[in-house]
Amino acid sequence: MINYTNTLRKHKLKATPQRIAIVDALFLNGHMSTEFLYSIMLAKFSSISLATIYKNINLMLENCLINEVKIPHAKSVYELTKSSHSHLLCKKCGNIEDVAIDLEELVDKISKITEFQIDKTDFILSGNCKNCH
Amino acid sequence: MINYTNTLRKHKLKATPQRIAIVDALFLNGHMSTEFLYSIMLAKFSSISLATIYKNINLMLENCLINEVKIPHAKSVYELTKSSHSHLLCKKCGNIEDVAIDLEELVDKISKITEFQIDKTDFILSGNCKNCH
DNA sequence: ACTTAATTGATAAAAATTATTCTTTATGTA
DNA sequence: TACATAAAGAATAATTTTTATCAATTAAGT
Repeated sequence: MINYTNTLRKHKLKATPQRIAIVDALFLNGHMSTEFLYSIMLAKFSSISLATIYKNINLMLENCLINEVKIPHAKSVYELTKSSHSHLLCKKCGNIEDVAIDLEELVDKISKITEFQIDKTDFILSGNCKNCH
Repeated sequence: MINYTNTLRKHKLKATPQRIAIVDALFLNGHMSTEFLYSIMLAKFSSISLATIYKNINLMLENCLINEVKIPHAKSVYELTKSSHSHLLCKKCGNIEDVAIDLEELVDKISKITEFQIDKTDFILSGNCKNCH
């Protein structure tokens, strides 16, 4: 198992067992809603409080350890912060996949046209995955 | 003023004064949160209920008269449904602009690579607008 | 003008999120 | 290794957001 203690400390977060388990769950599952994360955590810490989940999600967001992905017509999910990527959403089975799309050229062009200094993109492509055609 | 009565009826919605005002407000303002829409509506209908706002937003979403835009680190906003477009978000002043970006070629490519049948995109580009550099 | 189903406002209820308080614990230092 | 302390945890209350209920009103078709 990866050393999440150091991961947490790098992000100025005390390495508690609950937090280590949250990071582990996110690593294993990729994308999770608060609801689902809570159910996962309950299996490991039978008396964990839902407030602990919310507090930690917010702290980890503030410290850029995780990232929120706002899903159309559904609840947000959270993922460990990684290099910039887009998301594929299957509208049938709900599965979410990361996909590397190079948007640099496109963004540069839009930046010039619109006079916006763009430093971040959120790109979600929705449809049906290969299992749900 | 545009004939919102017919617009509403086309979407199978009874044309009440409240609904006509909602559509008008969205047309005039472009993008609005429920909160802001409620404040606008209160000015015209001093006794309008917040439940009426929520119910109508949900109905209009179901009937595809309006569209939800999920803004990173902020509340969702709603806009009248129009042809596919992306959004520019200024992180400083909060302004949201529509921008027409042709994503067809890119989406086709991703579709082939990933074996996803993609039929919709949500693309938000965040940064600083020209007034906020 | 009349009938009827849908909408509204008022309000209660439910769901989601945040705040509070007291106890426990991670971590830096002696 | 033990100690001090600031931070985090659980429990729970409070707040915020959204949805449901219901009686009164109204849009729209006949």
